[in-house]
Amino acid sequence: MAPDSHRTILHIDLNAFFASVEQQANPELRDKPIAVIGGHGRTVITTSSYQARARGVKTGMAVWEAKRACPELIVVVGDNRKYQHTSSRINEIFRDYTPDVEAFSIDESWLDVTHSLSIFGSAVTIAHLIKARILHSFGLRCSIGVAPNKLLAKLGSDQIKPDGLFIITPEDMARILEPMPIQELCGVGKKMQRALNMMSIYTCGELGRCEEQRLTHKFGIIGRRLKEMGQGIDLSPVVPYGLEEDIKSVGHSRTLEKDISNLAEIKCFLLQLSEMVGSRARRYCVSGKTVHLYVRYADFFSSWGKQITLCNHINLSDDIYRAALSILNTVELEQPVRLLGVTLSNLKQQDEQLPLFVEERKKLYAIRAMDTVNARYGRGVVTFGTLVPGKEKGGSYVIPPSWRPDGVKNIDVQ
DNA sequence: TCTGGGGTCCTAGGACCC
DNA sequence: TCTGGGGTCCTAGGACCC
Repeated sequence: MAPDSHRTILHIDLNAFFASVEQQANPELRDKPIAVIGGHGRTVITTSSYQARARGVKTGMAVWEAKRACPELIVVVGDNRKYQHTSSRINEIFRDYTPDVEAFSIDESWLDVTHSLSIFGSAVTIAHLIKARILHSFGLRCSIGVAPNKLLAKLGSDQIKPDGLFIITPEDMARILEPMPIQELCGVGKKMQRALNMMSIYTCGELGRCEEQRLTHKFGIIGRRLKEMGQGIDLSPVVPYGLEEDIKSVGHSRTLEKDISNLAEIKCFLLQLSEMVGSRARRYCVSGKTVHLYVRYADFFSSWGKQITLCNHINLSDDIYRAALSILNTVELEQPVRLLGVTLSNLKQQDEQLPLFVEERKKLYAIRAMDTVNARYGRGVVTFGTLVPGKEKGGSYVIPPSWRPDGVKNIDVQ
């Protein structure tokens, strides 16, 4: 890995992405306070326009809460396929400037432009070209950070929003970091901030000067990394498409429209979640040995999770369902259930070997046919008899963190 | 009038084997 | 008969990111 001073990294953050896409798609929404929400009954604000943010609307708020803060708020149910499509096309623009593009999420990417500087002149030129093209083609604005590594590039793109450009050179790195609050660092959350503040560490300058031993004593192996972050050191490479590490788990959870205590209904949702997990695992060509069940109760605060590790790897929906059910059967539910989650982990790439027995083979062929039909006509067109029609609401195409603008991980878009 | 959903990584303790 | 240590796997829970 080249030393930091030899790399030039861009971090590009599409401002208020989902809300901005909606405002572009519908001119009536432009310059107005709008919020994008999920399609389910108990949803929260996913993203809001800057006009809404100025009125106190924040991501994660309940809809009623946001409307209390901003009565004129226009609420739009999100269309994730639209956002994924837009993001894919924007990432194509990025790749006109370097092949080394890493999508951090649907609206954030890193670009290593080290080897493109001789072609385009400078990182600032590239940043301006990208901004102009995204605005021209999509009407969207973005904030860009330019720095010697990913950590500082992301820090930079957060400094000026919307439509910002912030440059951190190796020379002025120390000056910028000295007064920078530690919570600006990607990786320092609320708890970590509080713990560091308790140690009288408030700024990156103070964090970088702190003795490593003090940090490792308090935070374990993260301690060393924290000191480096305070010093602005980050040697992690930009990992382009196709070279990412294999995914480690596949899961779905769902807050139910109403709290339920009826066991038959709970099992029905469990089967539905198992089918969602199974079909995605099969699309990824992975199978897993460990099934995890998560339950949140009606009071919101109490919850539990239990896992079971099997003798063999599975990815058929009813195998996942049976494992999840075996966990549920060991528990006496204390309250009505608010949320159910099923996750498959301990993954490996799937064998292509066909089962030995005819019945098993027939089952596999049936599952594959079902996956094919669902892939063509939309999830849930063909499903298990116990999944009552109408239970599965449309419009919820998930965007997992492993989402990529192209390639096998670009899932749930048919 | 309530508070989403998708992940990753780390830690700690227990079981088990050599 | 008692004692110790290292390694691996599993489970549960928490912090963090978008």
